[in-house]
Amino acid sequence: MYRTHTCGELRITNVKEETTLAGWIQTIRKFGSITFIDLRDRYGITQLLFSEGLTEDLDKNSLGREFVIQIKGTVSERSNKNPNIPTGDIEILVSEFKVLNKSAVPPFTIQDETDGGDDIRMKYRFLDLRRNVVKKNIELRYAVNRVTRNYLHQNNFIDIETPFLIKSTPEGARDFVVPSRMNAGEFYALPQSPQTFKQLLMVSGYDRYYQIVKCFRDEDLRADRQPEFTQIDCEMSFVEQEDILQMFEGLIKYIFKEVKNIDYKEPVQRMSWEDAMWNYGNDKPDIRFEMKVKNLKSESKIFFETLKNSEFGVFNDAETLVAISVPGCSNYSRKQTDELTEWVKRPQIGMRGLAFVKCNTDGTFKSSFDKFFNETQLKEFASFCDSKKGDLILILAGKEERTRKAISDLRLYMADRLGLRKPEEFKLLWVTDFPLFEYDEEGNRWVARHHPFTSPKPEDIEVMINNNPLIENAERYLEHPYSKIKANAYDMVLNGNEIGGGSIRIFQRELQEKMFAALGMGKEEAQHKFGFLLGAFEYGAPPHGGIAFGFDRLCAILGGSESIRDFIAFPKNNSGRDVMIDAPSTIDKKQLEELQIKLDLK
RNA sequence: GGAUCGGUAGUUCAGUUGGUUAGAAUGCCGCCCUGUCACGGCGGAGGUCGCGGGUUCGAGUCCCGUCCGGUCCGCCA
Repeated sequence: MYRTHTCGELRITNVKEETTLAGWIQTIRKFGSITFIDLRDRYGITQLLFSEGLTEDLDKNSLGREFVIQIKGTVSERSNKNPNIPTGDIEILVSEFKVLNKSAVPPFTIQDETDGGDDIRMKYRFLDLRRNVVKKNIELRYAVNRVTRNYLHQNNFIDIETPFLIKSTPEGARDFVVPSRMNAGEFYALPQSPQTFKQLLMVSGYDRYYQIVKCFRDEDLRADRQPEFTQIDCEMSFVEQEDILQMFEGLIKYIFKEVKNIDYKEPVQRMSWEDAMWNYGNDKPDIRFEMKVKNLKSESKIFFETLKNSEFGVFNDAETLVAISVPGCSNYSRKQTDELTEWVKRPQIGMRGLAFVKCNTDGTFKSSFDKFFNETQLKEFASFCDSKKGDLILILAGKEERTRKAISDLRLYMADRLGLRKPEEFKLLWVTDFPLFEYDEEGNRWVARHHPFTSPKPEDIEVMINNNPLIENAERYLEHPYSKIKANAYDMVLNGNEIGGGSIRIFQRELQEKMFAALGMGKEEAQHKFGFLLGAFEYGAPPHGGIAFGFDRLCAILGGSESIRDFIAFPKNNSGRDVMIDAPSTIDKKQLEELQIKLDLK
């Protein structure tokens, strides 16, 4: 037997017991004739005491950090206790030890506060995973996985595996492709999601399906995006949108309770996509704090008159004029407002400048455009923005889409500066009523905002069927009836992150065909790509809908981290490489020959 | 595809206006130490300054190219 206990379990109540432990050497502290060793395994750290004759044996073996050893000894009470670790009251008086394996000197220290940078830790990820902080993340991930399965199982969902080698359908994200040796010249694609399979399962009558499943997208990466990632993928039959929202806010609340011991009692807020865009400039607002966006150029407001009468070209000529009222920042210095101006002028934000109004605590106002507005007008300005004394109003002007995004980024940036995005606070939100279509100006066609299986709102079905998708004047696509169609689609947002999204699906062949046609897919093309689904819809497809959660991201947020890499045992880097195993890599000539593939590298 | 920051000892970093033998911390090695737990003390080894080219009497430092990594924009139905 290699061990009778783990390194995390012995306590003061075990004193005088004989024990055998095995693990890794964390540190060695020598004091002449006695030596302390911290022995580590997955469960914790136990201090070993080598005394008298054994110390010489230690020297002979020239033990070092990360050696794997096995020891026998007696649990004894420490004379100096360590309150910082659970086993801190005891130590093992070692009677014999054995080196199970040596270790090279690790390239970085395996401690909570490591001295290693990201690069070296990723290269030696198997060592990084020994660190407590990383281990905690991996354990958290397992906990989320486990309770998710519990909840879904309790609610009659069953886990059904779907294939990884499927058909490429270049809609949306780029596919990863896999060449087929037995069918030379043909390729499989790895699934971007099991979407069509789970819908087929609904047709088959498995009315509650789930899978915690890998998905693959060959797109550029970010800190929160990996080429292969995991989704909690779910689908239900005989449901309306409300049934799904209830079921899955239940899931997230259950995860909060079981994993974080958070009682999320209040119902999850709902917000339409339009309200989200209008009030937060964003379809995934962080609602842990207010600081709503004010749209200064909405024609119905009295304030618009004030603007029209001013001489301030920046305001008058702007397509969109938006403001946020930042609490407690009216005392910002010139240096600080300049800093904010520089921030919005960065290429990532791309604004030409930043205007502001300081709502001083003494009731006076000071703005960056005093030349054009008098004190009374500024007061009106402030009252329109619902600003209080002490607020700093930040104003951006420009093209609609870019300005919306900029004010939304600025809102988050200011909240970060003011510490309003508290990591320990969790606020959920459903965003609903997304537009069904988006207009792709480059491709000059409609694209599905969610995906092409999403059902329009019942009241919009007529609009979709009775109107030709063709657009005569591409610049005026907003006037086309299609841009008004709303989808039965919903996103779940947690602290400003989209953690899940789904929709009620189309389940009639005719409507699905109309959808494909609207997306510019000819009848033959639709048949070629999705014939199996259209065919299935003819054999009694039930009404159905579903949702998919980004599992890695959910874990990262629950763990209080921005980066999902910390929650994946073996992640890839920014350029899609696994620096540990050095993948991707070239393959043998023989392999290429078997596949009948010739490379033509540029 | 683009922007931006970085690459100097095993590791994390500093390195002034271009000027002597490139430093610190930590890790590593050796010696000392019976109560440490970030142990302590003394001593030591350790460098192709990512790579290639250029400017210069002289380059870690300036310029050009390139490779690698981080972050972001585009992209991600």
